[in-house]
Amino acid sequence: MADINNNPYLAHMHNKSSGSSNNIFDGPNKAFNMLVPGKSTAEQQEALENDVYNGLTGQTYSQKYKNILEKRRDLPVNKQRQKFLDLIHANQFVVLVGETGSGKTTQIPQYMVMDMLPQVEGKMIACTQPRRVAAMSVAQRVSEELDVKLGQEVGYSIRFEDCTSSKTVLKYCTDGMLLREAMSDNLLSRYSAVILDEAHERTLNTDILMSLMKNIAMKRPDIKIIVMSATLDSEKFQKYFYDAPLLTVPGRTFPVEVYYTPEPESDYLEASIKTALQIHATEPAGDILMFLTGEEEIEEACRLLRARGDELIRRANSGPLLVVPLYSTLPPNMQQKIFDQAPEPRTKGGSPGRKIVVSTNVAETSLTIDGIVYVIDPGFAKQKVYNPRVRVESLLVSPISRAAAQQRAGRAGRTRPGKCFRLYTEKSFNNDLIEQTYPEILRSNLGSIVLQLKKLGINDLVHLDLMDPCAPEVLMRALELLHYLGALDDDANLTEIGHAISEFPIDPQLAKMIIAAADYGCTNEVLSIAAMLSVPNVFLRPREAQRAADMAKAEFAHMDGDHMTLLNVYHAYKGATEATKWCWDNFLQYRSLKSADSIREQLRRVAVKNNIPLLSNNFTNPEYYPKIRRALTAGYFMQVAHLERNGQYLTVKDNQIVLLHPSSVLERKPEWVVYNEFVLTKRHYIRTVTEVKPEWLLEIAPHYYDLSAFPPCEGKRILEKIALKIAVSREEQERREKKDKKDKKRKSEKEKSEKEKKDKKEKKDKKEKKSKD
DNA sequence: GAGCACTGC
Repeated sequence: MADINNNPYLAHMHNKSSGSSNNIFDGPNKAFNMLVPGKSTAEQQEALENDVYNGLTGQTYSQKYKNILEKRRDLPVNKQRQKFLDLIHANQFVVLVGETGSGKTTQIPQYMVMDMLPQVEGKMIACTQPRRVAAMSVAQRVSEELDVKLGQEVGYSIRFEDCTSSKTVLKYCTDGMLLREAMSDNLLSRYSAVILDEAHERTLNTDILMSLMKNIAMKRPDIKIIVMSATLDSEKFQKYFYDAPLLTVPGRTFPVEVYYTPEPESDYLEASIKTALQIHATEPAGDILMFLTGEEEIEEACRLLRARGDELIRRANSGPLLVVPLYSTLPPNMQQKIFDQAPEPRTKGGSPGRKIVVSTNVAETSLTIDGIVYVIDPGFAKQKVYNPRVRVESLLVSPISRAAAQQRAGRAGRTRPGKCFRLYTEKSFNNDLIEQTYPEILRSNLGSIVLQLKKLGINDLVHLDLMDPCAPEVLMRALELLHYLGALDDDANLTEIGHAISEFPIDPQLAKMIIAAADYGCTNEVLSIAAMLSVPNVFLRPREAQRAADMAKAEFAHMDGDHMTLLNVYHAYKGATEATKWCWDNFLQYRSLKSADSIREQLRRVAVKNNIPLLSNNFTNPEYYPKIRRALTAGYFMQVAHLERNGQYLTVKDNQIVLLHPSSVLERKPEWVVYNEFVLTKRHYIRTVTEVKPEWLLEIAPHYYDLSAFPPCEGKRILEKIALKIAVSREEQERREKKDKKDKKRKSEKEKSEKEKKDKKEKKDKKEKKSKD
């Protein structure tokens, strides 16, 4: 008997009966009929692409499609299509390494669509990206390659925007988005294959997804998983995925010559500037990209480069310079300047002009600048580090890894052969730099992630199968936090509140604050505050107008503290008619406020979905602000500082000496404050601070403020006094209540007996009257 | 009296 599963020519017989609304076999396309899900060959796939009709839509292919197809056939990855298909047919996991220009991100997902025919079963192929822009732009590109409308057969899904439809068979999404989806669909049952792209970046979400995919694969033998990476660190990935086979695809870049300094540089900023000017004076035309660590450093370097560039023009008749800064908080119109052309020579046939882009790490992965030929790499970057002992994430300038250095160098070879100048010795590169940047999961606070894992049904966190297991202390800290917030019970199981908190795409403390706000009737206001705390700083303070900026901010200041000040700003922003101009006039970051507004909308929807009522107290109610501050306390009772008699703030329980951040509107130094952020620089600051009442702490978080487990300090003694007072007054109240009850009882008894007497008397009177009659 | 690498739900 013929096995129809193995006969590609009979495939339509069993597929026809699937009854799917996306049945591709009904169209005029015949080539699709040759395919059996999971058994296609490169030849069959190419025949499909060469057909007159589009197998996905039934329409005839456009001329544009045919032009693009020609280019697609030239991509390095296309030469390995059969090899790829053989591997994925024989394995559940495949690791694919492909350098820039290999075509893996656009082609592999298409090969998977043609191979697995997910539409037959109403399923999809997902391809994840660490960044939103990438997901959007790749989906756009692939929709053109497949000659379909973006959002139909090919779509993308990112926060705030779901550009997919019921027809979608190929979906590009951010890794965070797929993780969220897994929270409600633990087996990712809507997908027949998942492709994890840019896995080498090892973002927090990619790491969790990789672990999750291993878990899902065990329960779903039908799902295929492809892990794509740009580095040669492939063995680690292979080993992690049960010795998965490896496919290597060459890239298309130009060679980059690397130069080292003979001696270590003591001042990398000065060395960078000197190197840039030397390139300008001696090397042929071509733009320069310089990597520095932060905004201030970049602006300083730009000033110096411009000044010395002018001097060079005067003294040595060199070409004109265009110096452009680049960092993420730079306004978009300023960021656009990196795409400007290098200036023309000042005189015809004179020395050529040159563009110098001075950038942070954004230019390492997120942004690509064409025309860069020279890269200057001092070897440093600001990197996030997490200290679980003090529960603080902070940014530290630290040496980059060898992989990052290679990535930086590669930026010089995108359009033609280039040069990279490393401002450290070759010996230092080989001996001092670490191989790979530590994955984010080892450098982060895991509060939110642990909660998500619980929601994903992963309970045994200690034995969680991560590519790089995180430190037990970090896990402990996360569990502790979630337990105090009431998200986990004593057995570390998700509570009802925990379920609700996990639905919010924000820090657990913020989510708890929103949920608690319902008890105080102020969810509307707290939603706004939570949104404002989830965006980059809204207050601008340009160097040339600091005084004016401070005055503008003072207009919004609220005496209770910075959280209420943020609420004032948000309300004023919503009331402003010309938002962009209004922001500019008030020294506010329009981008941040706009983003706060969309986040608020998202949070509001999650609140509604979780039956959290949207409430506001009457503004004239004297408790309007105190109630909001109580809700704040319900989320942030673990971040409280007390002003000691010596004028210093001490964080509660940790006993760290901290200072109010100079940006705070609270100049009067209230005795008890909650803070949003612990900033670790030369000194320890607490930023975004609001006054609270000590009795609220005892009332709202008695489990955390269990004074018997407190380290001794002034704050403890004061809390003890208050606790005593509360206990005494509670006792008094109880006594009073008891007395009242007794009195009432006595009174009612008295009334009862009097009434009885009266009744008796009346009866008697009636009787007497009757007898008289 | 100071700072803000970069993503992401």
